[in-house]
Amino acid sequence: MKRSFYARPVLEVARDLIGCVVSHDGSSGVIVESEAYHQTEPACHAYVGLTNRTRVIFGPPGVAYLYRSYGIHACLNAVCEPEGVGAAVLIRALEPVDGIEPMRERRGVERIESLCSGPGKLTEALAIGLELNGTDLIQGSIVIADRPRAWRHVQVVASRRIGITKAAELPWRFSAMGSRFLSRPAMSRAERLEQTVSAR
DNA sequence: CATGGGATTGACT
DNA sequence: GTCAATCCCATGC
Repeated sequence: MKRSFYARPVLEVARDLIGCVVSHDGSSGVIVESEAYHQTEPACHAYVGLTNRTRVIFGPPGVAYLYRSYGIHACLNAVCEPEGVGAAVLIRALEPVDGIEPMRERRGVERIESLCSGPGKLTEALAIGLELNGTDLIQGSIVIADRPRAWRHVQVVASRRIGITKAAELPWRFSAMGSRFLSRPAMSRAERLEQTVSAR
């Protein structure tokens, strides 16, 4: 992926990353779920402005932003938009492709649908740790490659972001339609029912 | 320097 | 469905 890919509006990048391939340490997977975050909305870490923690998010695009979640998990983001703008895409789920046995060993689970179906799970499966915060996605150890042929025309669904309390209404989560490898379905049963009702 | 709150997960009822 | 684990960081005194 070229750096110009990440220098665009974060919503476009989040959508376009669906179907792309993340690789690290001999394992790889197709991105099936992502979320956009932008300094102008309070769910984004960069909302508080430039601090030691958010320095990377305001930096050049195409760099990894990794943070520790709930004291336990590392979460992987791709920094987007021009330098000086705080925006990033959280990678939330992968469909495992290569190096699946090492993923099973690192995760301690067998079921392939459970290896990378969440932001904390996929970093564990790919051995991506906080020490990679600030490293380059263009020429660093984490690589994100363009969509393989089979994923060229993937259908992408937009829905609400998960696990946040602020700006929760924004439809800034993107998922590959029909994927079995999501952290959660694009629409809950209740939301589907509600949509059916309101469509009448 | 003390405090409070998570962009989560897995175990348990 | 509930809940604890666990630590980093921003904020406020």
